[in-house]
Amino acid sequence: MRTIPKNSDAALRARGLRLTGPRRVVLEVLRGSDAHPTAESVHRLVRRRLPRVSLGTVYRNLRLLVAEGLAAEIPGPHARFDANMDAHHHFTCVRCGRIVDVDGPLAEPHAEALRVRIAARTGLAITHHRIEFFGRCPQCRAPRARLHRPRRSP
Amino acid sequence: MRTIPKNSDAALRARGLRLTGPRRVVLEVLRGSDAHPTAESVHRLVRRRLPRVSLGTVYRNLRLLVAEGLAAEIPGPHARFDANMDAHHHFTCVRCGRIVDVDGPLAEPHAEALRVRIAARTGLAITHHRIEFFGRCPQCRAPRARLHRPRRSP
DNA sequence: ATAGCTGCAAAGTCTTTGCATGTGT
DNA sequence: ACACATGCAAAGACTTTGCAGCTAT
Repeated sequence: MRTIPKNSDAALRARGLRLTGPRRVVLEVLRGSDAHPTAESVHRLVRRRLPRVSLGTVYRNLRLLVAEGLAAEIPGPHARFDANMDAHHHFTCVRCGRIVDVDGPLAEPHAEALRVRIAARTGLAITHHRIEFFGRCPQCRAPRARLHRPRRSP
Repeated sequence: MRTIPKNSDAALRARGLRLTGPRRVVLEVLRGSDAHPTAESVHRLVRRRLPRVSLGTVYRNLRLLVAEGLAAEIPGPHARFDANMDAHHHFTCVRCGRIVDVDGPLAEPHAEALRVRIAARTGLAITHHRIEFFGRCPQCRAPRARLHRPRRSP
């Protein structure tokens, strides 16, 4: 679950960004979701509040937020976006496609040891890493899992 | 580095796939490279041997090889392909974009412990995971690194 | 002979961009 | 005011697909 949406206005202003309606709502929508939405999904949600916002503008703002360090992009065939900037990893359900967060601190001890070991053995200068876990989410493991419809865009 | 290209014909025949020129060469090219080439890159290499092969055919065969378990796809904005089916991870140089293999066994002990821990704490049923390391490759860390031209498609 | 492949080109999907208009500061 | 943002639609980049002809078995 996600905490109370912070004041996005301040976050934007603090970076000298203009505070336009579409931009503020894009950030608020992203902050209000922990479903790692696609651009299209963000667009849908933004439009509930500002019906005239275009998909192009959503893309422009998402990219801008990523560039400013206010959001992260989860790479893939369809990019997904994430306003959770705390160190964390992702678990993807191979059945329904849902992505859930895995706390960074939970993984950190092992990940750190792993990094050190790889660096020592290979000579590569590792600055960071990304870990993705795959499997089935609790809902899809449940007995009545057939009722849980697969989906692509949260 | 990669070992001697195995007999691709056998691998294909064993699955009941037809052994066409383009298909065989696509697999051989992939097996002969450890540079995680893009589809376009594979196409370029295939054309050195069979100049009339189309990009569409390369895509079709790459997808088929992936579906048959003879190759893996590295997800991203531009898909990359890999005929190395041994368990392993990838290190991506953030400067030149090169992707180098990190032996699976090297990481396995830590990765396994990590998986167990996450599974225990979250209740997620983890079947597999992917770890990507980022940093600078030896060439890009070298003093004359400016000479190492960034590139996207190996 | 015939199911499966291929080349070609057209169509799809997701994302970016040019431009005239609108809008925060 | 005026630099920056937006809406719209067109263009881009990558990938898939329809179809008629070709080919491995």
